[in-house]
Amino acid sequence: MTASGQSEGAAARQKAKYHHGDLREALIAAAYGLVSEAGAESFSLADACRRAGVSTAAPYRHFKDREELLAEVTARGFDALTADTKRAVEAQGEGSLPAVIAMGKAYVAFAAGQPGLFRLMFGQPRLMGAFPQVSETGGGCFGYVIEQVGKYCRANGVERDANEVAVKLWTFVHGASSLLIDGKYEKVTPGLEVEELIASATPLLLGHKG
Amino acid sequence: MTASGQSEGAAARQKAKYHHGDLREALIAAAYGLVSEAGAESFSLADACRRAGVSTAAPYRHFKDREELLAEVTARGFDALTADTKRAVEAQGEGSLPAVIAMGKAYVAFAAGQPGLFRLMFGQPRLMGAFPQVSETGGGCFGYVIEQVGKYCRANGVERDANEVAVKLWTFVHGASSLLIDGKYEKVTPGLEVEELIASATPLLLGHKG
DNA sequence: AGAGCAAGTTAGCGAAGCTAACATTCCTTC
DNA sequence: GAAGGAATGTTAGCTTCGCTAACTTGCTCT
Repeated sequence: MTASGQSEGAAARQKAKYHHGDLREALIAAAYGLVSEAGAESFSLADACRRAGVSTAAPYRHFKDREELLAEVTARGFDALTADTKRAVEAQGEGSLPAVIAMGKAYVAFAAGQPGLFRLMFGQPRLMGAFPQVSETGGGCFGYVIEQVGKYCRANGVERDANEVAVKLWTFVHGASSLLIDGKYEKVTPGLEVEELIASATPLLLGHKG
Repeated sequence: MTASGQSEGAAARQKAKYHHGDLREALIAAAYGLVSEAGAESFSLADACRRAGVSTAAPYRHFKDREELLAEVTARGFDALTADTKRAVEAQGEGSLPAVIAMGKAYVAFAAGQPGLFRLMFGQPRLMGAFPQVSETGGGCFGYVIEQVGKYCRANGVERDANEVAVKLWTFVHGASSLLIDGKYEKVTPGLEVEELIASATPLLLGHKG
């Protein structure tokens, strides 16, 4: 029936078995890759099945429907974004201005690197509302941003409400990410360097002198 | 060449007829409504056909495919956004700070009022690249924003490069719109008033003192 | 009036999401 | 260690959708 590619040497030990082993994770990985590459619009469950080497009915043993799989991908995306952001902050030292700027740049870099995934993570309010893992991981991501801005404010005597400042920064960085990956900047300001945009806007939004 | 250049004779006869009269416009209107109501994700050409009272093959006399119809909807969306923005500016008087703030509020209000349409207009870079009417109307919209910020800067002695300032404001306002309609603010800052956010961030980005 | 074209129609293909019914393997329990 | 149920695959098939082909209708223009 299934032509098992047993000529793979060591990997051949992974015999072509009826049961996949961990199809759930394999499907999430396949979907994550497909969404990152081509976006959620054109993503099809059938594609993910082909990539995982199973029939198109198999996913329904692990996910209620297409949306539930995408919700899991979304949650993983938020985890990845949070991890990127943390790495950027820690490389600069918590509570410093460079850390805040690096955080913004990491956010933009994530969006630019995987625009399809980024659009899935935002742009799908239904997922947020319906799946707890999405709202949890998403909330964790924004929560981290707010926490870091709070640290900066306290450490540097910024008198504004830290929460308010954080929301402003997040808003700006998110806008930059969206406009960048949607190609809107290109039309209007062809030579724009987004990293520089972040670096120059951050102090303004922190309330420093222009 | 616009198709509406013909005389009113044919369209005036509203009898139950084989030929629709102006199916192209009817389909655009139906699609505009459906996208505004439910988003482009769940939009189907078949739905638009039902709403227009016509078979599912009929659209192909007027549009190459589903995307071409959505591109037209996108262009209309940009026209509407530009119109809203202009109205807001003119109500406050060009070149004033209230005008700049009103412009931002109008942008956010447009997004909040028709989130599905807003997401279609942004979030679909393919449409921008492939259809001239999209990149024209889109460019016109952003161009207007930049022009208005330029007027403010010149009128009020803001020394920064007006283009740079405009991009910052646009970025912020766009980010606020996106996060708002995607429900992200709700999770993190439940009591947030977006209008106030715009009003307080605008002076900062214009380089005024915090 | 009749030719020709514009703009509708029905029919049907292939792909997708999803469900139902069947098949195989895993795992517990005697 | 075999029996059998639970888990997890499969195939078959339904419906919807995007799109095309081939046909039909009726408007327009000499």
